[in-house]
Amino acid sequence: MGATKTDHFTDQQNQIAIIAKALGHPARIAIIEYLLKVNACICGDIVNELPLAQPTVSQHLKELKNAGLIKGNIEGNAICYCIDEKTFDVLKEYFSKIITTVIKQNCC
Amino acid sequence: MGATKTDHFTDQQNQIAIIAKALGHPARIAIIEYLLKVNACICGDIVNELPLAQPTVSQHLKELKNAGLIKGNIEGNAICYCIDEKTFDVLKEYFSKIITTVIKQNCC
DNA sequence: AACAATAATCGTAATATTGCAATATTAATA
DNA sequence: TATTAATATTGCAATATTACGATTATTGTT
Repeated sequence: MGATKTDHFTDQQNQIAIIAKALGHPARIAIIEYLLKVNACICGDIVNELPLAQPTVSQHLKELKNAGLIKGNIEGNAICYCIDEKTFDVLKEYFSKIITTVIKQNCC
Repeated sequence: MGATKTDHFTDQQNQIAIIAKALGHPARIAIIEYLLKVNACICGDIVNELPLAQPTVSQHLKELKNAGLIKGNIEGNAICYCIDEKTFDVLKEYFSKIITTVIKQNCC
């Protein structure tokens, strides 16, 4: 026990869950917001912006990248991270559909 | 170590993370989709729809409720669960803002 | 009141996540 | 080629999550 029963659910359900899970940590939300704030993708100082050690930040970046929420391009000895809006759009569309369906059924 | 450093982030960052985390499990996505499918909130047979035991489902429902994603009304000896679209809307608006900001900055 | 049905809670085992120190890797520069 | 800077990986301790059997409310029905 203890492990998520991934096999029992559909691919789409698992995909949405993976993306949502990646956003389910304040440090990763903070990273996303910082990438937005700098208003460009010439990054490399994310570590200095967060109250976490470098390996921890690196791990969070890895998870955001695995979920497809950010892209990372190598720029010399630094790495340029930026937001991949396609994946955010998947979530946005998914939630939009939920909201309109709920409003239609008009219950409770 | 091990525990999330909640204090170091803003309330909004934590709030978004809590909601996203609650959706970060395929069983909870499946519950949401089932609540949509039945097209009404006279539920109580969610357990039969999922490949999980009753206490496990009950726990997932509790987490969705804590995050504000569903509401639960007592209806006799059953409980009527339904989606709380307000919380979904918070997420949708948050992601919409991210997407438009990224498109504006037009990087990578 | 006894019984059945429904869902929550408790306790616990298995597994996953978080965070960091230490170390490794990679690439620019002196 | 050493040195430096930036990021990744490894290993591990602390904590959280997932899942479920057993049990406990709670409410409706007989």
